[in-house]
This record gives sequence, structure tokens and C-alpha cells, in this order.
Amino acid sequence: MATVEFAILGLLHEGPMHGYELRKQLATKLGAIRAAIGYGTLYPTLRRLQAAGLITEAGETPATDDAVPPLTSRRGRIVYKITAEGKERFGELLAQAGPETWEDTGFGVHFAFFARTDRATRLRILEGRRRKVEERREGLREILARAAERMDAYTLELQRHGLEACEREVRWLEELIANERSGRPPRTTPPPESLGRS
Amino acid sequence: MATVEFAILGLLHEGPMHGYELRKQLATKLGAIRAAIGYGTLYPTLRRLQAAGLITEAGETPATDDAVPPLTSRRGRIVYKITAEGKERFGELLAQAGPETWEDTGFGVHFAFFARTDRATRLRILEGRRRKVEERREGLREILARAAERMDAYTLELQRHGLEACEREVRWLEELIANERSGRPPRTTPPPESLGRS
DNA sequence: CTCGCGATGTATCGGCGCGATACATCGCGC
DNA sequence: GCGCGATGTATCGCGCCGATACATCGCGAG
Repeated sequence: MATVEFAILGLLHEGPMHGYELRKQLATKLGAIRAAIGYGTLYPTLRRLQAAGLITEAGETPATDDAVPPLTSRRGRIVYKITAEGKERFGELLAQAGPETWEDTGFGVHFAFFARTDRATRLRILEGRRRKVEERREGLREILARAAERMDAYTLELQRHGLEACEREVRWLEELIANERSGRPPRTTPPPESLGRS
Repeated sequence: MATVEFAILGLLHEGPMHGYELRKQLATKLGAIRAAIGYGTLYPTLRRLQAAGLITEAGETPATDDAVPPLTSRRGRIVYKITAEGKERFGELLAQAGPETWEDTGFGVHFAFFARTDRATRLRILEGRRRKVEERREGLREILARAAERMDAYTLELQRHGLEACEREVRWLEELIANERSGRPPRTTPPPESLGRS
């Protein structure tokens, strides 16, 4: 299952939405891991999801809508909602912890829905991801240790930077895993800086 | 021009190679920025480059090869070499500093060939990249400042981690830019740790 | 000695994701 | 009244990816 389909299912799971709104929600929910999903991805995916029977069209805000339908917007907005099969499928996807959940993008998306993932699965995903990043880190160390002489200063610096990023992510994952094991939610005490002045 | 084509051109620029070898070289050169380019990407790209006249096939290690042709390997290895047009094109690509050179992947690949890029271009790319990452950082700060209440702890933590990565990259870029301006190559003094035990 | 297995090596196929592009309407301010 | 930015839906081509299929070579286990 593609990561985008998973994310859409997840958002639609907490209320109907039309494409444009969906895109914005995706941007804020996944802003940290992917640039922003474009319409060239969104609409075909919605089509696919609909064809698979996981979502359906719902005819524009049905209830809780007082008067004035003719002059506020009212255009070709297509509101999608998740179906029963969609919810079931989403549940299955939430529970899985395979190789794709360790991948860069896959991990990010699954992590974004961790609030609805059971703890055992969270731990398996976190550990799988850690393993993956550690392997990557070892690969970089290998290169840096064995091929450093043959490389120019810039290529070298790139590797160094990549290695540092790996090390940092492993530390982050370790912290999350420890938190997870001890039962408490992530980061009760946010780091004081890093939210400071713009 | 796709980033993969650029990278292949760059590697072939310093000597002929066959596909398999090319893949390994790419893995070490770009190991820090992309997983590893698969054959499903490599071979079609080589085809495209050849069709465009930027590379040609060269018939298996021509000279400096003593006896024993029949028993060492000798199979369908296809060695590619860059053409004159290919070199020219690569030079053009090296000199450009457009929006694609600020993108995640594009930036990484261009950075990997900075040793053959003139300083003015290096600076423009570095600054463009910094701007890009700063924008991304501001976006994340915005989200964190305005939508934090609506988000669960995990989504929040993801944003926080992403923001931190942005801040770190900006600092890194700033350092590189300063170095670049003062004329000396990057990182004369590598950080003592981060290469330690496996 | 032979058999299998991992490394070397080339290649294709389906499909996802992306950027560019095109349109249409709404509400706002100039 | 006119343009312009936000809202909104949609498509097309193509780059890139993972899975898969083959074929050969050298080496070590049995």
C-alpha cells in the first residue's frame, strides 16, 4: 500500500473532506517528512481509493448547515468520506510493521499516525527503523573509513553530514523506544529552545 | 535534467565504466543522499543518455590488457564512456544554479560534484539551498506555533524533529558559505568524534 | 569432482509520484 | 468593473522504483 493512500485514509478517518482541504491537512500533518503532495498525486490516488471501494463521495456538508446555500461557495466541491471497508483496511495498515514501515517515507507516515497505533506495533516499527538507519550509518562509516583518500573535500563533507544525520536519528529513535517501553507518551518535556523567535 | 543523469555523466567523466560498476560508484558517491540507485533506474537512464548522444559504448577495456582474454570474465559487459557532447552538457549542468539545485536530491548531487564547480556557482547553490531550507523551517515553525493544540503528541514530535533537522542544516550551510567566502576548502579540521568505533 | 551459492552482470515491467499545465469560480480591493 | 489571489478539480508525460528474470563465474563444501 502506498504511503499516500495510507495518509489519506487516515485523514478521512477523522471526518469527510474534499481534495483541496485534504491537501492542506496533509501538508500540516506530514510537513516534516515530505515537501507537499501535489494534485498530480492526490487526485489519481483518490480515484484509485474510490475504485477500490475504500472511500466514497458524500454530497457536500449534509447536515448542521443553516440557510444560504446558493450564495456561499456551492460549486463542484467533491467531498470524500471513508467507507466501512476503508476503515477496516486502515486498521490493518495501522497494525502492520513490515519493511516498508522502516523506509524513510513509510516510517514518517506511520509515525504520524502513531496515536492510533497500539504500543506493540509502535515498538516494532521504531526498532525496525532503528535497525535500518544503523545499517545505513555503518555503510557510511565504511565508506568514510576506506575510501576517504580517493574522495575530494566536498564529497567527504557530504558523507560526514549524512553520517551525522544518521547518528542523530538513531539517538532520537533510541529515546523514543525508551519512552515507549516505560509506558509514557513521547517527550513530556519539550526542549526549551528550537521554538524561539522567528 | 534529471539528477541521476547528471550523476552518471559526472562519474563517466572521470573514466569509462560498465553499469554494475557505475552503480557501486554511485552508491559510494551519493551514499549520503539516496538509498542506492536500482537497475530499474540505471539501465533506462543509460539508454536515454546514449540515445541523446551524451555517452557511447566502448568495447571492453581496450588496451593495457595483457593475455588471457578467454578465461577471465569476458562476457556481455557493456562499457560506457562519455562523448564530447556529454562533456559539454556536463559542463553546462555544473555551471547552472537553478531551483532544482536547491531541491533535496538535486542539491545533494550537485554538492557531490562541487570539486568541479566554480566558486561563484557553489555560492549561489549554497545560498539558494539555505533559502529553501529556511522557508521549510518557517513553515514548520508556523505549524508548531499555530496548530500544536490540535495535534497529538506523536505528530507534534515528528514536527519537532523535522524542525530540528532544518535548523541543523541551515547551520551547516551557513558554515559552508562562510568557508566558501573566505576562500578555503570545506572543513580543514574534521570533527574528532563521529568516526569512532563501530 | 561436482554441486550449489553468492557475486557479477544486464535487462524489463507495472505502477507510483511529481511538476507543469489547464480551467473555472469566488471574494476582495483598487 | 477589473484584475488578482485563493479556492477547487483535473490530466499528461515521464522519471524513478521494486520486483523479477536470466546468465555466467569462482569458490568452497560435501
